[in-house]
Amino acid sequence: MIRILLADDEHLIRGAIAALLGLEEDLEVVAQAATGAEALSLARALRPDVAVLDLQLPDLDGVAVATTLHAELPSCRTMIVTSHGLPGHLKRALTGGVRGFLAKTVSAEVLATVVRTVHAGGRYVDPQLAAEAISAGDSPLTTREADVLALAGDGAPVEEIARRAALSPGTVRNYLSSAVGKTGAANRHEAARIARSRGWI
Amino acid sequence: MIRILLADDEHLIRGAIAALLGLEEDLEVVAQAATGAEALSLARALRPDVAVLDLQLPDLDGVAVATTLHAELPSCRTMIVTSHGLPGHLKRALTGGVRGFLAKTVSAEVLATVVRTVHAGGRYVDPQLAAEAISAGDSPLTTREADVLALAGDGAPVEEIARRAALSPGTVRNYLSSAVGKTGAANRHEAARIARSRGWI
DNA sequence: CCTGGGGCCTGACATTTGTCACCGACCGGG
DNA sequence: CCCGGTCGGTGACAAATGTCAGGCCCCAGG
Repeated sequence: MIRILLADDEHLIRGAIAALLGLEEDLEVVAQAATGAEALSLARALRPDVAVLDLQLPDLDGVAVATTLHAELPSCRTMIVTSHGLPGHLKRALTGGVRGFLAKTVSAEVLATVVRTVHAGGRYVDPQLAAEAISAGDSPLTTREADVLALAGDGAPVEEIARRAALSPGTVRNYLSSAVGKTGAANRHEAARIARSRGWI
Repeated sequence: MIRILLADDEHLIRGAIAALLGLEEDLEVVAQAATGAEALSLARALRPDVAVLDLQLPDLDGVAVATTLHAELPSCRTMIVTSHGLPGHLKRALTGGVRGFLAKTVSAEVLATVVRTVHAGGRYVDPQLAAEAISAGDSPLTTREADVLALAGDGAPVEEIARRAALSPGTVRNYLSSAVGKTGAANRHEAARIARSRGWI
């Protein structure tokens, strides 16, 4: 019997997936969490075999939870299930020790199969997400460029970005200009959108 | 027995919710659709009692499907289930004849209860979403302002907005300026974010 | 050692933007 | 009929932004 921890902030979804997994002979959902912190404390207490984590959780995100679990409880395999698969997340997840990564568009049978695969020590990555990640490639942005672009993301003026990043306004503009060039965008707002869609920020 | 049509683009979620609803004695999921168009054609063919629609579908959105169903099949009650509840959607949904509106954070029992309520001719709106909708209030934007702001949303320069809206660049700037004032934003990008978060665009 | 690249900054310049005043056309209600 | 509101537009000006050249530190690698 494979003991599963399930984390998802949407009660309906969490309950529904738990019900589906519970139908399988060899799977048992032993805990359900609505937040990242809750998932961690439940995992420490119950030591499940596999943790199935939603990418978006109210506090920590799924990858952060997985990374912590990987360090603290190596015996607990982790996998991520997500609605919106951004290439950057996949990369972060894999380096964080996640063994399974799939979209919520898959069927329940696939989910169950992947749980078994991961439990047995295997890996599984949704082929479509993998393809997107590969085609998106590595981020061409330097650390600072990514920082500044992230701060520019919500439409703040240069002055405020400069204050929040503890930089001079001129420097901020230089980084933004560079980032705009690298993303092929027409302005920083479009650049921020592109970078976000690629998971670079 | 209440016959249900279920529409959600995420296979895993759709299947899971169907399984949960199927556990209820008096509920039966007679059809599942992944797109709005599919939902419409299935509804026409099977004439379900209640249509449970996700707000985000690949083609038409849930509200559009509900509006069409309300006109074509008045006997089929509609309800919306959603992850991201924006006030504007709720308003659009209610004027489109939707009788139930709830977030995916509710439990399965609530969902089942609401299905029964809606089937019996009642209405149900998630209290939290309702509160948000009321506090967000009506859109202060005129039609054109909303149009232009929507086009500005993805960071396009004024020139392009003007072309896409078939307006003069000066007029576009006037509308944007007005919209920025009404939203209390510092620039159009922030204004677009605010308007989107309120469901005004 | 010294050279190159990244981080950080300045200054100058053209372009884009936000803001304001003001104009004309149309439509609906008092 | 006139008034107010929305739509569409022009012109002008100030502010923000994008772009470029260049300068200063620091550190790693040849």
